[in-house]
Amino acid sequence: MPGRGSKKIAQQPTLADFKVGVDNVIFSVDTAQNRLLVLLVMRQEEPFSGHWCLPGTLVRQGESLEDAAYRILAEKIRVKNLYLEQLYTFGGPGRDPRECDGSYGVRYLSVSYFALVRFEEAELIADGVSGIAWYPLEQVPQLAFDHNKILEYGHRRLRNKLEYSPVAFEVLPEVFTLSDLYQLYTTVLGDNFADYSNFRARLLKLGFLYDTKVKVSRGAGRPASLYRFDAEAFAPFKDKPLVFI
Amino acid sequence: MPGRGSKKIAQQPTLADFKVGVDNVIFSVDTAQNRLLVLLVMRQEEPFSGHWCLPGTLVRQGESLEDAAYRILAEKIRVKNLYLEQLYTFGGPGRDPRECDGSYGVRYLSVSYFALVRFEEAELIADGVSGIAWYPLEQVPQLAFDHNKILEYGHRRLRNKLEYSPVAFEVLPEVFTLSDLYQLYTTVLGDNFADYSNFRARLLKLGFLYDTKVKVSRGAGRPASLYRFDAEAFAPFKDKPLVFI
DNA sequence: GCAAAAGTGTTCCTGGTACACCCATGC
DNA sequence: GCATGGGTGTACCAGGAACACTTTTGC
Repeated sequence: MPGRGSKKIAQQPTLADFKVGVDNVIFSVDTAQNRLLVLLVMRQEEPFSGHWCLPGTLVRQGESLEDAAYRILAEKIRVKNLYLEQLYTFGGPGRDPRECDGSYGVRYLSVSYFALVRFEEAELIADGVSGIAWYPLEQVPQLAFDHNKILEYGHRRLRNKLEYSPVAFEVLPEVFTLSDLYQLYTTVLGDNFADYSNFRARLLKLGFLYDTKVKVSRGAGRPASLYRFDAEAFAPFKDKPLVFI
Repeated sequence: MPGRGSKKIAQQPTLADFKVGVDNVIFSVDTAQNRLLVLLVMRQEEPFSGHWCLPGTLVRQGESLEDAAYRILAEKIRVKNLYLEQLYTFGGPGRDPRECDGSYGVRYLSVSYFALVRFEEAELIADGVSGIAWYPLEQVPQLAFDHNKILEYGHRRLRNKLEYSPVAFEVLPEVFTLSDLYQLYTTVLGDNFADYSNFRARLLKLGFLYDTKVKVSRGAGRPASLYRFDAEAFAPFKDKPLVFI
């Protein structure tokens, strides 16, 4: 950080001034239909007015990045449970058209966050004006800014996290069948992994899935047991390499 | 981004103005002494003048984040080979003392990058004024700003990456013995994993380590073969789950 | 010769894979 | 009854863990 407040003003390269935005990639899963969903909102202002985009906001004075991420989330949906982590920071010049017009030289930088919510518990807040909707991942349209890129990055993160951490239980309902769990993995990762019975056996042996003994019947077939993720029983596995495949 | 350029000026929350810094966590390994090293520089300006810190810079107009990361790196060391990836963005208010004094309301945000270089090939650029040095990780002092936190984050990333990706070959010399490789893993991860002979057998079976047949003798004991990482032979494993433990 | 470090091989056993098969429901 | 989906068990095999052993150097 050369020469801030110093006297040699000769050929100082000019620093860029930034506005910092936070954009959230919010995933959920519709267990009933086995669809991976992402939350999109319709932009009301220029640029890209009328285009869908990831829910985002600019960071306010005194607000931390994470606070900003929680704020947009709270503005858009009401949730009981929430998983949130920082994703990536996109900041090349020219990623936002506002950089050219109006305020000279201001750069727009986006710190993206990755969130998982439970579909059943997430209640979308429609303010009457702005559109907001869950989009199945394969049906996501062209988004504003570089949001398709951000979304893709988030999707990759989700796939990676599924394999080695218990994020699945953040998107599944409180109680779920082992089929639900297996379906979730196949819808997100494809079905190039262990078959259902092996998947089942492995997960149960680990011992952090609690069988509530409650049965649910969905159409034909034998009723399935509802299971609950037992965070306490999982604790020993925390930070240890663990493969869910 | 509510009401930019609109007419209702009433109670708009004020957006924060940011300067964006890039800080690099640059790791290397001294194979001879089996030490994990991190590059530190001595700050010459306030705040924290006279303190060690991670090499960093503020982003200039027209410069991408990654460009800035490469720029500081190039200012500090000359390298032939380089691995670089974004680490994390630290941006809470109050992380930089400059936020209070002088320019009102400006926030300082740090996008950190993670870099690996080869110790033998890395030539430190001493400009006569500023201190610059490789620090063994256990001897790192109190750093300026929140750089200890950033460093710790980078260290965690390094440990994770070692387990499932071939980053080891970015810090090892072009040719290395299998002991060197094993030592690297133990110095970074501890020795809670497979013993040398199993490690060795597993790695060799994968087939992307090319035996140059050249032998080196280091003191007593049988001379070791020098191996070379064969990126082509590794390609099929790219993006596949692969454990190096 | 002996110690030290590199390199090879062997045995044991866990844990993944691929199935076959039984169970409980709707119709 | 039969189709459907849930749940259990078994037989096989790859690959990891532990460890003994051989080879080649320095001294």
